[in-house]
Amino acid sequence: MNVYARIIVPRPLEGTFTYRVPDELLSAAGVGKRVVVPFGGKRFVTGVIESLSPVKDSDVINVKDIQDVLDVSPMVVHPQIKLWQWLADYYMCAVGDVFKAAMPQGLKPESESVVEFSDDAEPEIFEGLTSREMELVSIVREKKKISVKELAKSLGVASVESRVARLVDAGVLTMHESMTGRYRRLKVQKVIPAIPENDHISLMAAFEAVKRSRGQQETLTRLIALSGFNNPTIATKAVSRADLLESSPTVTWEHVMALKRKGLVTVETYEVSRFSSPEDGGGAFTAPLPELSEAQAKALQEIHQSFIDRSVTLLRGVTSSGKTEIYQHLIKYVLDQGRQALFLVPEIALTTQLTRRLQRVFGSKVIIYHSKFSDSERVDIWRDMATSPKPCVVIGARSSVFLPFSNLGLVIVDEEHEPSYKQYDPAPRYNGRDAAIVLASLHGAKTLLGSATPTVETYYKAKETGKYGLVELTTRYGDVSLPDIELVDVARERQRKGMDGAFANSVIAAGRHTIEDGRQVIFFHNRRGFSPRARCRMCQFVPKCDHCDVALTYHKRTNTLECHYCGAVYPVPKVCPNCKEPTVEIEGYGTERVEEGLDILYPDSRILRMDLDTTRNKDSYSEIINQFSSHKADILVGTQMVTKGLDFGDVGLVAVINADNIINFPDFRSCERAFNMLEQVSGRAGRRAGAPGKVMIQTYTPGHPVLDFVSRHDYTGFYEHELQQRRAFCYPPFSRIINVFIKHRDRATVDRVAREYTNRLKTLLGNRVNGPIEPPVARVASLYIRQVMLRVEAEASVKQVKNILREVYVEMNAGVERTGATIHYDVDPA
DNA sequence: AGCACGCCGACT
DNA sequence: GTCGGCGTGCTC
Repeated sequence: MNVYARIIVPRPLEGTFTYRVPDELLSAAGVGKRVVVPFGGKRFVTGVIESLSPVKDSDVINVKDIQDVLDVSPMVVHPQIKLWQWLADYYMCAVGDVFKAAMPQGLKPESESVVEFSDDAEPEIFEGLTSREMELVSIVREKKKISVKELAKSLGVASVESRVARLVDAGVLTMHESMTGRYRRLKVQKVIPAIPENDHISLMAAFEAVKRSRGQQETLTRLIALSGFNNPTIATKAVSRADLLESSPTVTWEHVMALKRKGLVTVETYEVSRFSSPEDGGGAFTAPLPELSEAQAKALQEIHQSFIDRSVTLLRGVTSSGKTEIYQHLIKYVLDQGRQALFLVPEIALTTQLTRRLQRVFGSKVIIYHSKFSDSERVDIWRDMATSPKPCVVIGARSSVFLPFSNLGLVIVDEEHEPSYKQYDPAPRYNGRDAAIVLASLHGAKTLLGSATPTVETYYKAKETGKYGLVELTTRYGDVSLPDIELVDVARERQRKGMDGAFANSVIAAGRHTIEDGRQVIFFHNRRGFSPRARCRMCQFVPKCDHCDVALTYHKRTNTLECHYCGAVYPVPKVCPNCKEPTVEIEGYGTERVEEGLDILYPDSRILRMDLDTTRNKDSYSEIINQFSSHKADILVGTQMVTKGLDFGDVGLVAVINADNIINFPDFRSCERAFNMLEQVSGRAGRRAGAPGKVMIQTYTPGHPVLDFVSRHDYTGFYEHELQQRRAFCYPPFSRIINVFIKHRDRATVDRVAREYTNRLKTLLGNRVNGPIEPPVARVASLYIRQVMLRVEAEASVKQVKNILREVYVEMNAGVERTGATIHYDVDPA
């Protein structure tokens, strides 16, 4: 009797694919295990068994066999597949898209075609080859073995398949499929003395054996000291290669190998997981939990209370109210029950301060996971969690919702309002916060959303509908008072000559006073979407990508212009392509220019800059923060990054250089984002108890309601106001938004298709449909894009709307007139 | 998304 | 006349 398996494959295709489980793999197969299956043509891919069944669907005819089962125990554990399916359905993409995003590449090997030089090629064959064929053959000969993809790349052509096929036919080359296994497990070499312990004579003999080499002597001495060999009270332990080599410049690996040859030491190789070294005590708590203030303890109590009948609770805690301590108590509570916790943070905030605070308390139970980690590191973490489940707390960016949690008890989503929780470009276009809530509910776990400025949607659910519990923490820790906020009318200042470049004289003076007082200043400059670019000084021409409708971004490191949408790389043109003048210049970052201005205004002050350019390295971000918080600089100039919840030194003044480019953004969330950003950046000021800080906001529109609420630190006032707006224009939470993007390589076609598609939708969905419009970036990777926006009122069935969308899509692509246009959806755009 | 199959322009 | 461009359709 045959057994069939439904397999999720890493491709953006609807549904699963059915394969037969061959008899010899019957005992190995199981739901959640990875398999290698042949897929399309000659390729092999890694899939995951979704289900097993003795019968196959009748509509599947050409069933292939599973090639291999890769896991002894499942790598995808319940309820992960359920989460994938939920995400695929809700965000309108394929499960394969979710699978691709969820699992690190190293766990999803695929085959690639590899060509080799054939040893038994007859010499006379070469005479018949063209020069282009000879070129190809010589590359293969030189490399011995090369993938077809690589080959095409090194020849600089689009495809080599047919040429390779001819050469294989001629017997010059051979070709086969080879699995890519790029994942390498981290190996650590350790050295231990191989001398009998407590045996003086043997020890003397050992040193006698190395007396002619000072290096070997030194190496042996260091090893004995580091391993505790000469300490009778502790067991001798192996010393890692790194530690030994670091102990003295005289110690080299050659000396160690010489000692090994003499039989004085043994060298062992260990495979280690990258996230917990064996020495860190196996998860012993290293510090007690922080004591809670009265207000914090009360909030914690209320959260526990709220969790009794609500699975999601919002903790609105004003800046500096001490949310982290509460989080720590909740995590401890869950770990003590032997369950796991997930601590979700926005990508940008994944930094030292928070991580260190958790590590101090939870030691090696803390696991860090985000996209800046190498794939091998992610593979290690995944493997470990899937194969040896244990209580732990994962701190991670949105993709950590995909980790194989076995027994999740709590999810914390910090800074719940952050737009970076939403993934925009490759599918799945999911919101990490909402995925986390679903993940928690699949585990029967609780979710705590934390923010000083919750999104209108979240606060509405907590306050109005009672769907979420609500706990508010309004006392600032240690009674730090809120900063005073002053709006500076830039238009008026300009009129009466009160501006010096980008800065108002009053701001400059306030900065000077603050520094003279021995306190620090932050200049916040939002440069929303503006990257450094090239521009012609003569004709103002800005180089654009050949394939996308965007200006190219300048990269200092490589001195190239790159397209952030398709990845194309161009040299910086010597002469302007438009006017042929040699006057192409690089326009710096906004913050760079601001910094230059500040250099002149504050010549005696130490200035630090924090933006994308200065935080490119892994550690530079925390370095800048450390320098600033230890008062090694007086002024910090930065973008959004400076707004994140970090405790910066002693900031007496925060100056917002231009609030208008935050507020004036053509999108229904712009006011909310502006309020959140300004409120957060204000929170950086006045951290010293008893010395209130000051915030100065430069703006052309001082009468704007958002600024009024910001200056009064009035979140609830802002919320009420914004809710009215949302209600009036039927925006979330009174509706849900689905953006539809239509792409085609031909401009006229995309316009036609988008119009027809929109008309069709309008007959079915009426005035819920808006568009089509040209999105801000109207062409990417040689594809023209049009956008249709849907607003589905809260009472209507989103499910039904999605079904209609899918049907219209099928209609559109199945009709006599195949358009060839592709469509993707963005559900709940950020 | 890949990738293989199949029909049209430019070099021999 | 072939080589190699890329448009089109399929993947259990």
